[in-house]
Parts: sequence; structure tokens; C-alpha cells
Amino acid sequence: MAATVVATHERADAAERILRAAIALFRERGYHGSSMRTLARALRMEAASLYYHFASKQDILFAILDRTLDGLLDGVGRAVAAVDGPPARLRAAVRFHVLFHAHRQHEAFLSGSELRSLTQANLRLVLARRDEYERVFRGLLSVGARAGVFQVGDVRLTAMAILTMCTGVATWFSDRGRLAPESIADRYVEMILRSVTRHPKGSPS
Amino acid sequence: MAATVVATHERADAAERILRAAIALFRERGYHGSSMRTLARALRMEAASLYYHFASKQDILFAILDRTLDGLLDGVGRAVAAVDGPPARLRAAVRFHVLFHAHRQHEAFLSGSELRSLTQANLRLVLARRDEYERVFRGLLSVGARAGVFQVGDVRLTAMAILTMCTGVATWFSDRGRLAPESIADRYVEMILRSVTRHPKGSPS
DNA sequence: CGTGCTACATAACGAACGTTAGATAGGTAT
DNA sequence: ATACCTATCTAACGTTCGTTATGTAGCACG
Repeated sequence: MAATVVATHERADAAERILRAAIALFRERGYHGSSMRTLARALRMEAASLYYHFASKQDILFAILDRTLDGLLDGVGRAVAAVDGPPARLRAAVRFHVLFHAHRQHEAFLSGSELRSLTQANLRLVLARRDEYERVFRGLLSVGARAGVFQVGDVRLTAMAILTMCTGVATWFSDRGRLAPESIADRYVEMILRSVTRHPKGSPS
Repeated sequence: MAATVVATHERADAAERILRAAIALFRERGYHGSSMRTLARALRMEAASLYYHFASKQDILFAILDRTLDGLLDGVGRAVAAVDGPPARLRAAVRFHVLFHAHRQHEAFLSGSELRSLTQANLRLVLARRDEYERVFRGLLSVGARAGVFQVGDVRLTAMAILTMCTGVATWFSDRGRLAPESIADRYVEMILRSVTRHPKGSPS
């Protein structure tokens, strides 16, 4: 029994390995551009064997996006709960968002680009949770605006601007690039805070 | 002869109609998720007939991205040439970029999302011109920073942040949405200028 | 020692894919 | 009238697709 548990953890179990390979493959070629045979080949398996772990190709995509949204919702919740006040909370949320899109770059990319490959039922589930995630940011902006520390003309628009800007990190970030995730996060936090912070006297332009 | 010209212009010629339909289809289902038969059906043609106008499915995708990059490079060139000084030029460039991604939303979206579906040779051509486009923005930031009117920690990073933020407009903009392209552009210009403009006395946070 | 479960493999299914070959209807030019 | 050109069609090609049915090696457990 204990031996079984250890063995299971020594190398990631098959379902986990499949998801990891699928993330890389879907990222590179897209969902429809990837075949079950190609995915299997990357894992040194036969395509039919994948069906022992997942009921369908669609289920693999959904599992990826579902887990990614788990990570986003859980992460942003922890990040904002750890500090107080709108500026600190927005900083924390932006910082988390950027770091997530650098560290879990490929799955994060898929969560934006492969929504169209989901079945209608799966899309509904994913979109509901993505909306929930976006509401966190809108909430932070609203609270800050009401408190007078933020100056945002339109909360929804500003939230989309912030999120798409940070989400974009997943499209161009490189492990071997010039900038570490932490540096990128710091700069993004700075830019975003500058653009939403209320200026007591006159606008800077 | 004159009659022929008139007839040609009365309704868009076939190649044009094919590109328009392909833009909508690729946007909705992705390149690999769209078939030549589905594209033909949208045009009330048979799939084989498409090959009279384009040599391959790949050629259709390339034509779309190529024309989109024409529009971007030409447009940003005109926009920045029309005004003087780094802040006005950055405003003009950002404004153009946002408006383009709202007005030509679907093709702009494809230019970011379907690069991976291009053959290596076509990808090289497209990327070279996309780099050229990005250099325009980096140039504007550099000049402004050297002139002391902008304060940007890292030109490349700031340029990517600005571009991905504005490019994101193509992912969520809706014709029937609450905000007109002009309003979005105005707000984006404001946010971006705020985040890069040098503050003479102390930082706002 | 055998029974059953886990995790794969082999082989095959029908459907859909991008693409090509060849025919044809309708207009234009000679 | 004839020859040609443009733009489409029908039919079919070989390939690949997601998926299913079935077989089997290795291990756990009684």
C-alpha cells in the first residue's frame, strides 16, 4: 500500500503526463492542429491507450483549462487576502497574474486561445469561472475608485486593459529571455498602478 | 471593357469574398478547425472551386495575415507622420493600433493567434514585418525617454506591454458593445500616456 | 496457483481532410 | 460560327482523423 503510494509519486502518473504533453502540443500546434496520434507519440504510447485515461480529446482540453482556472482563482484569492487596501491588493493581484502567466505560460495561453475549441457545455463552465476571475479585478478597481485612491474612467474597460496586458505575457515570455518573471511583474505592477492612481493635482499630460 | 470594370466592382470579386469569409471562419473555429468544404459552403461554392482562386488553404491564411500587416504598417506610418513630438506620436500610434484592432478585429486577431499555422517560410515573412511594426513603438518610447518626457524602465518590455494591451482589444471588442472604438482608444491612450509619462516630482505611489 | 485488475498494444472502423483531374456552362473576341 | 477564357462543377485520390473493440503482459491478492 505505502509502496504503491511511493511508486505513484516517484514519477507523475499517466494522466498527469498526458496533460503535460498535451499542454505543450496544443500550445505549439493548436487543439485542432494536434492529433491523438501525435500526442501519443510524444509519450511513447499508442493513440488508443490515451483512451484508458481520458474519454476523449475534448476531455483532455477541458481538463487543462479547468485546472488552469483552478490555479487562477485559488491564486488570486490568496494573493488579495494577504494584504489590505485597494492599492496593495491590486498590486498583489497584478503581480500574481503576471507570475502565473510566466510560470504556467503554456496552459495560461491555452485558456485564452482554445476556448473556441471547447464544446458548448464545457465552454459555459469555463467562461463562468473566467468571469468570476475578472470580477475580482473589477471589484478591486471599484473599491479603490470609490475610496478615491484610484481614478478609472470605466471599471470594466480598465479591468480588461489590465488583464489583457498581463495575459499577453504568456504569448511572448521566454524562460531563456532577458527578463525574469519577477522583474516583469514588478514593471507591470508599476505601470498599472501609475495608470490608475489618482493624481491629486492636475493630470500628467 | 468599361462594363467589365464596373461589373467587377459591383460586388467584390471572388478572391476578396473568399478572404472575407475565411477571416470570419478562421476566427471562429481556427485555421485547423476550419475545412475548405466549410469555407466553400459559406460562399455557396464547392470546395474544389476555391482552388481556382488560391493554390492552397495555406495561401488563404497567408494572404489574410499579409494584408493585415500591410494595413498595420501603412497605418501606423501615416499616424505618426502626421504629428510631432514623442507624446503626440505615441498617442497617434496607440490610437491607430486600438482603432485597427476594433475595426478590423477578426483579421487582427488572426495575425496573433494563427501564426503557428503558417508554414516556416510564410512565418518568417510575417514575423519580419511584425518586428518592423513593433520597432515603431520601441522607437517612439526610446526617443521620448532620451528626450526626458517618458520614463520607461525597459523599452522593449514597455513596448510589449502597450502592444499586447491594445492587441487584446481584438479579443473582446464587440460591435454591439457598450463602448465605441473611439471611446476605447481615448481611454487606452490616456492610460498608456499616464504610465509612461515622466513625473517631475516623486512617483505617484 | 489462479483470478482479476491495471495499463498498455494491435487492428480496424467510418468519416472527414486537402487536393487534383476532368467536364461544362456562359460569356467574350475573332 | 468558332474558338477561347473564366469560373464553376462532379468525382475521386490517398491520407489522416477520433474513436472503438479486442488482446495481453505484469502485478496484487486470495
